Amino acid sequence: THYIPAGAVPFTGESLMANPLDCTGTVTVRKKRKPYSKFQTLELEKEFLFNAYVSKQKRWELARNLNLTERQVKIWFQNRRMKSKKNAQRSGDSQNSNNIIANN
Amino acid sequence: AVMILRSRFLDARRKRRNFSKQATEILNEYFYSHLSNPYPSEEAKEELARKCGITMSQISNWFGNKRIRYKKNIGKAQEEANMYAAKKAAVSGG
DNA sequence: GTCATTTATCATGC
DNA sequence: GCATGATAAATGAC
Repeated sequence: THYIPAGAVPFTGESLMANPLDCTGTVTVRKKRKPYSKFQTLELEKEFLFNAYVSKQKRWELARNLNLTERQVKIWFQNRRMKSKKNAQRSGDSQNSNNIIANN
Repeated sequence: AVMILRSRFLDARRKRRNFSKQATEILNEYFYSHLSNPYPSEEAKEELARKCGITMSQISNWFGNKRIRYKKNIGKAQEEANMYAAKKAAVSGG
C-alpha cells in the first residue's frame, strides 16, 4: 500500500530500467552521494550535541560555514536523528540517545 | 581524542560477519519468489528475522543490498535467479 | 517532522 | 581481488 521510489529506478516487475524522462521532458537526476569531510561531520556533530533540532538561523550559519546547502544540513540532522534512535534501540536505552561516544 | 574513540567504535560496529548459509538460503528464496515486488512487509520481515536468527535491521540491509546489486547484475550472470526459480518449480511441481 | 528506501562508500571476510 | 554486510548522503511518501 506504500512505497513508490520515484526518483530512482523502481522494481516494476521485469522492466527495471526506466528512462528518467518525464512526460514534460523534464529530466530528474538523483544527486550522487558525496561523503562529507571530517571537519564538516565534526561541526555537525557538535551542533547535534546541543540539540537534535536545528533552527532556521543555525541551519543557515552551518550551511555557510561548512560550505553546504541548507537542504543538506536539514537532511543531515534528519538522518542523524534516525541514527540516534536506532542506536538507542540497540543499547536498550530510552532516555539518552545523544551521546556520540556511547552510541557510536 | 574524541575522534579516535569514535573511529574505534565505528570500526567495531562495521566489523561484519557473514550470515549463515541457511539464513542466506531463506532470504534468497524469498527474494526470488517475490522478484516482481521484493519488498517484504513488516510482518514478513519479522518472520524472516526470526527464521534467519538476525535482526530486523539486518533484514532491511540485506534486501536493500540485494535489490540494488540484483539490478546491477541484470544482463550479467544471474544464474542465482534461475537456480531458485527451479527450486521453487520443484517444490510446487513435486 | 518521521521513516522506508536508493545509492555510493566503507570495512571486513575469504 | 571481489563478495558481503553496515553505514553515510539523498530522495520521496505521508
